[in-house]
Amino acid sequence: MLEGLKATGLKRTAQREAIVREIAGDLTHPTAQELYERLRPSFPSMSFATVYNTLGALSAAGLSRTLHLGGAARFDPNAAPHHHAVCDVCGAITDLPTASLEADGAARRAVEGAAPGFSVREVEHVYRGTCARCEREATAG
Amino acid sequence: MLEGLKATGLKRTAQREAIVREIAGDLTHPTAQELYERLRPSFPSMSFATVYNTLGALSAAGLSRTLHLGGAARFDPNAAPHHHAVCDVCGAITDLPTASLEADGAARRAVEGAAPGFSVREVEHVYRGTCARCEREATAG
DNA sequence: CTTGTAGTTTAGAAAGATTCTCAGTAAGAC
DNA sequence: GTCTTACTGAGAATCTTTCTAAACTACAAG
Repeated sequence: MLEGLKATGLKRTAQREAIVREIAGDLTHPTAQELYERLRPSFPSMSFATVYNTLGALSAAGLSRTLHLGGAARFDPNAAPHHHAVCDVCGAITDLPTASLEADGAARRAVEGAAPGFSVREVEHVYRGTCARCEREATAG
Repeated sequence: MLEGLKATGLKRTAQREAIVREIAGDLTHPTAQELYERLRPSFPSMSFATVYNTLGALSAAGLSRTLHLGGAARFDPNAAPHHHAVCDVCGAITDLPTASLEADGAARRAVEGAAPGFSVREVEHVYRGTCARCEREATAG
């Protein structure tokens, strides 16, 4: 991820290294607030703006993604195409592999039918519902 | 939509009638701000909280939907399952029919594979890219 | 190594979106 | 018509995100 930053002409700073280290491999899709608080102990002088700037730069460079699921934005270090399941109860966000090729083809045909000439850059699927654990607790309790 | 409100035990007020009249059939997916400004001339005393309350009540009753696409929330009077194409350039949001049954089945299998036991309540697809008009202008200009 | 420059960081202000509080008001039931 | 309960209005409060201006520093060039 850091190498990618360099490749796009961005400077490698200590703050960026810390942010990248913090989100790389993090599957919890943290908010800017959460990252800021995690980084504060080792980087007490870091500004909120730096967190946003860095995450914005990473997204713009295609090295991470920004998710808008309601409430605060969430950051996803996985730049490869994939989708998300969001639990209504506990808020957990689970990564999903992309749908099959057939599904993708069907989706693109749907776009072409309703919005002719629309050029798709990114496809984002969100499945909202109840995760297995919350479902079990709701049934039990 | 108003009848639906009644059916869920919510009161029918003049403000709600005005808001429902304003969004029903509106395909532009307005923000709370936009609705508030449209309603102000005929309803100068209406509060912002009332706009949010009403839209929240409509969503909770399943009579409309709230979209989180980045920036302010947008409101969609179409409660039937459908998806959205968002233009990166002009921001226009186009409704899309739901994908085919096969695509839907493939998507659900993908959820079951990666998040076993997750119970899907709502599926939301967002296609980001460039709409036909902006694509044309980018090529020409 | 020294220097120049352009991109970064910081702190705080500012802007924007949404929710909350609470007193006053009105819908709908009886 | 009265009563209860839910709704509305106004503004404050909260939360998220962006902006500003000055100080700083990574990196390339000399």
